[in-house]
Amino acid sequence: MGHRHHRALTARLVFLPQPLLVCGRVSRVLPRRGLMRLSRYFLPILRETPKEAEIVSHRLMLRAGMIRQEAAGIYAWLPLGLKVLNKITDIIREEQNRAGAVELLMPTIQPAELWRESGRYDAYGKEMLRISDRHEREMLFGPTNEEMVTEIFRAYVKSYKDLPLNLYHLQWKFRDEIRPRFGTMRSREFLMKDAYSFDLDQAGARHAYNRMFVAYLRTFARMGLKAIPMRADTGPIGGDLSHEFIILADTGESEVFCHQDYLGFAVPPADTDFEDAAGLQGLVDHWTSRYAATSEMHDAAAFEAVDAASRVSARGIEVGHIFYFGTKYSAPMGATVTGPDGQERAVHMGSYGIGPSRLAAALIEAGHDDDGIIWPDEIAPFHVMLLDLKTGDGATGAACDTLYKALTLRGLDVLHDDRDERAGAKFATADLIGIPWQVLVGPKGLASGKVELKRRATGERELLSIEEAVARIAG
RNA sequence: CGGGGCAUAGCGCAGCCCGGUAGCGCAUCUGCUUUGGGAGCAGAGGGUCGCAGGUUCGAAUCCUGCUGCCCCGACCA
Repeated sequence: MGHRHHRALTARLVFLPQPLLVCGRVSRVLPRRGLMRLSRYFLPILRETPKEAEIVSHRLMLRAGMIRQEAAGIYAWLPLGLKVLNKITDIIREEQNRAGAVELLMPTIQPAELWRESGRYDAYGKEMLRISDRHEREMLFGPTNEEMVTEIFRAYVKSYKDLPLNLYHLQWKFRDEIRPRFGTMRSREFLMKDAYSFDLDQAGARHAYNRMFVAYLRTFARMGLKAIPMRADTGPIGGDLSHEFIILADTGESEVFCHQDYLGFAVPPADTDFEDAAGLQGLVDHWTSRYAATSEMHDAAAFEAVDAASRVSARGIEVGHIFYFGTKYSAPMGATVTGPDGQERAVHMGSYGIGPSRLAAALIEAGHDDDGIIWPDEIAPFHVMLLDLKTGDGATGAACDTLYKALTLRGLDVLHDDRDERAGAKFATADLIGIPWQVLVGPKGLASGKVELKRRATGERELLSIEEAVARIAG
């Protein structure tokens, strides 16, 4: 291992950006951005809808140049789509970290051996993509990571003093669905945040479960979504520790029933104490106090007991799923710790999933109109789009440059449409890709020193000076 | 995996029934005119008609097989 390698590595490190701070808008945005001129960007928008796309999110993701299908249920994420995916994972990471989970990264390819230990290698069926390497060793493309994370845990953790522990990662998974559909909503390859908790006993596991429960409430709320926890089937383990987080969307895949009150429940604040077991339990109790069920778990009689005015029956999309499964993997795989009493025992585990690639589609299902996508501010690939309505005019270009500098200095992500296109085409593009703020810079307005600020979600427009527009957007 | 459908230019489609050497709109390129809600005119480029066989003087078109993709259902984050 040479000297040479070492030196090359050092030289390269010099050019790496400073480590990003975890919090704050500016630190997240600044190091990544170059000058975003649409004429130099890669945004292959489609004017017509490809015929294979059935649901609105799939149509819009293709039209907005976010994704490209490479095979059934397998997609390339183009620049705009990737920016959205990254915004989603940024929020997920912040909330996982806040709740005390620790990030690592496990591989996509796993040895079959691990899955034989848990007994799932044969049980999983054809959904698992099985492959073999050049030595004919049986491998698989991971559909989930319980086995592997349990293997990692058992290799190092031996004492109850190291608990509780929650390890998570964001990694691509593959499930060879019989029938992938709905674009990235139900793809074969998909990104998943999966967290795994390890505790000494069931009480500890419940606290771990509650931490994730509250983290999920915050995560989805930050994305502008109303996610409602609904009791899910716990399978052979039983108990009440499994919830699906469902967002309501008219075009949702499944029918859901819940109490109106959920739509108004307060989301736990950022300074929630995740170590306070009793406090968390109170929050979870509150958020499970009303009726809420997917069609599989629906109890018509119980729903009828809710007063008629408060009954909400709607369509929903599952965006997260958490569950406790006890010693299902730790016992067969020998993931044990020694307790305070000197006894060795299998740890109690839970797992907690969110699908960011599915969320990207779900967010569009929940936010769009006839003209295109309507991104929530926290998720939008760019915060602001500058529309130079007369490129080559000089004055409009100069005004756009001024706006660009002022907005980026305030930590905002700006896309400048400097293409040599007519105004109408720029309006259509901006509406299609759903940037929350549009600044229309045209000769008419500039004549009186004004630009027009348009809010994508509401269509509201205001004539403002450049300074006023910047102030309004930066809020 | 069962049932149905599609495959012709980057995208959307026509042509196929009735075989004769490929067309329309949008997009792309050039020029001129236009310029606040996907502009107009003129011109240009771009296709092994999914793949492989077969029938025929001749196949996008008829026949056989294969592959890919989509939709409905069962399954799933």
